[in-house]
Amino acid sequence: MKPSGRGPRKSDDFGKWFDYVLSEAELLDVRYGVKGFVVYRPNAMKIVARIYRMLEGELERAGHRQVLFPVVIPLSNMKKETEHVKGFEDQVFMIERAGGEELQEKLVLRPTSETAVYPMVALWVRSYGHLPLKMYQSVAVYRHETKATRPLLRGREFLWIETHDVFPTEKEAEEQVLQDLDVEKRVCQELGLAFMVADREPWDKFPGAEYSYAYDVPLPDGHVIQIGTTHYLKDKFTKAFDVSFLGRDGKWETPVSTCFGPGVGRMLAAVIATHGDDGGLVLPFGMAEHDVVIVPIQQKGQEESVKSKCAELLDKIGGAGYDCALDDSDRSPGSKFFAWEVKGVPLRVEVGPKEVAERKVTVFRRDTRTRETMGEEDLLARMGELKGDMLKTLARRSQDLLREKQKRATTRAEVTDLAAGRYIIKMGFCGERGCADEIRKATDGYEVRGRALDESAKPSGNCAWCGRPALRTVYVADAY
RNA sequence: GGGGUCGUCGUCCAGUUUGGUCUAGGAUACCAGCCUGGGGCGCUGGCGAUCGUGAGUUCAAAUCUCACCGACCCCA
Repeated sequence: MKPSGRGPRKSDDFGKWFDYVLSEAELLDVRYGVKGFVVYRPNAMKIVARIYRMLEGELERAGHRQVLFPVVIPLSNMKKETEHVKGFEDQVFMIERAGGEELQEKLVLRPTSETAVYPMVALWVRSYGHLPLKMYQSVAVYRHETKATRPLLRGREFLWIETHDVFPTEKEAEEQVLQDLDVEKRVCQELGLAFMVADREPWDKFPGAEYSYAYDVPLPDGHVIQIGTTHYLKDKFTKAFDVSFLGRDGKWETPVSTCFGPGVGRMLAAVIATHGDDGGLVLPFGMAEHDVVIVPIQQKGQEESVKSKCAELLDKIGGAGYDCALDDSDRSPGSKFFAWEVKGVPLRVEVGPKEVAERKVTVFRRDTRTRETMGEEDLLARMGELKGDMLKTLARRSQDLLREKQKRATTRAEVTDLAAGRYIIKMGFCGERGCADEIRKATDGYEVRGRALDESAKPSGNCAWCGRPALRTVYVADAY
């Protein structure tokens, strides 16, 4: 086996590698011509649809129901929650004209849907019997990003799910926040992705939120990518939009709410970036263009026997429930190997005269790029094992990456050293925004991502940067 | 918001400085045929660009001027 790929190497230039994979695996086309907007091709949509199904399934099981709100929000709605509108006012797309005339009521393309949802919630919720109200929608949202846009990582249109949950009590709402985290965890497990959870710093919260949890996946180049957030909104939005309900005791109360926004495009990016290698995409079963591709190795005079063996295997593997394809195009076997590998197809079955003669098959697995030969009768059983094995391998690698990338710092010098080495830093933090700003300037963009949820709430030491007593242990990383 | 760079076949790039050789060249991709076939093989032929858009200067514009559009980079 030759190590391969003639594109950029993942370890040398991650950015180039990422763009190369997006185009070579036919995931995205970036030539649409509008900054921040891309075309998702079938190979990307297969993964996107899968991620959507997994998330939707988990949310349904957790008691959510699907809704669809309009993409336009009246500007006056937006303005009802002032903190919120301030957070988004510079980055909304606005429709000011329609039908050849200036609109009386300007319409905003949703940057997120709280201000679309809550006016309706106010109509729907009248009594405690209407609560909890748990909804989600699977949609695209629009934000006019001013920072450099990158395909999948930062776009002006991006795909996500947003939940909007309303509860009678704070306790239930805060439990929901943890349940959301659980949903993200389970889906990421299926995707083989490890992530860390940060309780965002006060100045970094979702506009209007009481507190926000962010889920960050580490990438091989040392950056982190935020794949989702959950926000405890307390009564900010329910109050602003006059939502109230009659309690059992006959008194009007204001409910509290949460929202959860797993970023589907970002999760796709994380899958690509985490699992991929120099040969392109590496995907678990169920996400690539096919699960298995059969590649015939022809030799003069033996075409027929190889051909019929391939057809037989196609039937057998397809019949066992795998998405199996036979690549009988007349390209050379080598070029087929590369083409299917770059697309991340988990298994390849190679069938040549040798296999036919010995009644064996050669199976190549994408995650380790190794081959094994087995008797035909063992094929299906072995494939079943490989399916689980390969996901485990990917998950372990992601887990290892998360561990390797995290280092602890206790002094200013350690912080700058670790940042220079592209590590994710864990450190005691004083909680001052000015301190975080200094760190960003001194480290070329490292951000305090928030309190590390896997650490005890009260650290004993001092802020690694300024030496004042630390209020919490935080993650510091460079985020896409 | 401020500064800069750049727009040429699907993609990447040459040509622009010094206008005429450009009927715009190459590589790659794509299509057809042959050959091959256990890791992107080879050969032959083919398709493919109103040179971002518009206006101007000129006998003559990919090349010079202006405006616009778009993309990219840096700084706040």
